[in-house]
Amino acid sequence: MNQDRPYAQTLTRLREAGLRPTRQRLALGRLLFDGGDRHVTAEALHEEAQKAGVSVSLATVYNTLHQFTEAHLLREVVVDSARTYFDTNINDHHHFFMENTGSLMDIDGEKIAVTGLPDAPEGTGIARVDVIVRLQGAPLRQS
Amino acid sequence: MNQDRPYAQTLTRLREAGLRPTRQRLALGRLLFDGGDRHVTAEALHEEAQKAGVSVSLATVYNTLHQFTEAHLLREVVVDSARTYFDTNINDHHHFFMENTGSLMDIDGEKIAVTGLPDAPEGTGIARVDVIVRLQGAPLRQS
DNA sequence: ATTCTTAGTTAGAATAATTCTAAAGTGTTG
DNA sequence: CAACACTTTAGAATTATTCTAACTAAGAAT
Repeated sequence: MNQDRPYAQTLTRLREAGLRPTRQRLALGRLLFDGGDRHVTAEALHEEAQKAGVSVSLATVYNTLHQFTEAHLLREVVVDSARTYFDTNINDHHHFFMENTGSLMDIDGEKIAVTGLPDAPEGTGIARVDVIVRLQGAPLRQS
Repeated sequence: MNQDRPYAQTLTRLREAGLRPTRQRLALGRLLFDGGDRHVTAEALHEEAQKAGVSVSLATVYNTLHQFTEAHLLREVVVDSARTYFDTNINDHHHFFMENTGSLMDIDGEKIAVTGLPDAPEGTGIARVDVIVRLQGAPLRQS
């Protein structure tokens, strides 16, 4: 879906989001969106950028992740009170969370159904329903 | 279910959990377990204790909340990456989360059904399934 | 009851993730 | 290419939480 045209994809996304395509944003966008779905923390993405030879400050990584989230290019996943994860999969889906390794795996939203939800309290509306399946035990490997 | 015998309830719970019934733990236990189900943060419980004239350090509040959680007298709820909530309701249930006010409301676990969950990855087991319904808009009032 | 032992409490320092600030840099527009 | 608004950045600041090391209190033993 987005393996061809390395930069063009990200560039277009940024334009559409009204974000200037700066060196930093393009590089982070590439790391995030090239290849399959990913779950990253700011710290991890920062390291990854460094290793890829892209010089970006941690503050910029945070800024960018939040801007991308506002622009709906990313989604924030709250599973761990210690760190914040950002997910490149913005489709309807849920998560497995490996409590021991701190890693996430997507669960297709089509597969899961949540039934019996009460109505949202008066004056409020449902913004999103998150299902988190917390796992224990030694897993294999994944993003 | 636990409105009578102010201290006895908590005292018994502590004993069963192998925790010495200290002044601090009794007081916090009373604040937590007398009355209906509650959702508290360490900071909030600390303030509440102060106001109730109980002198407890914030460190002790943290310690106690974690010990109670280990003893299954409380449950930790992860909904917000900024703060950690503890829930006095340890039955099977889920949550509405008011994003604007940061407050939680229980959803009875009997009402909700999550179907279509894939098997847990090899070598792992499901520890828990959390459903969080994120709400937007001005709510009324609740714990 | 008094002493001993061990668990519990505490103030304050330490940590860690994240945000802020103010200054310097860079896209974009005319 | 000049002007300006938007970005980036280093480093300080903030915030929730944990740690440390000394003090205190509970329960057991005497």
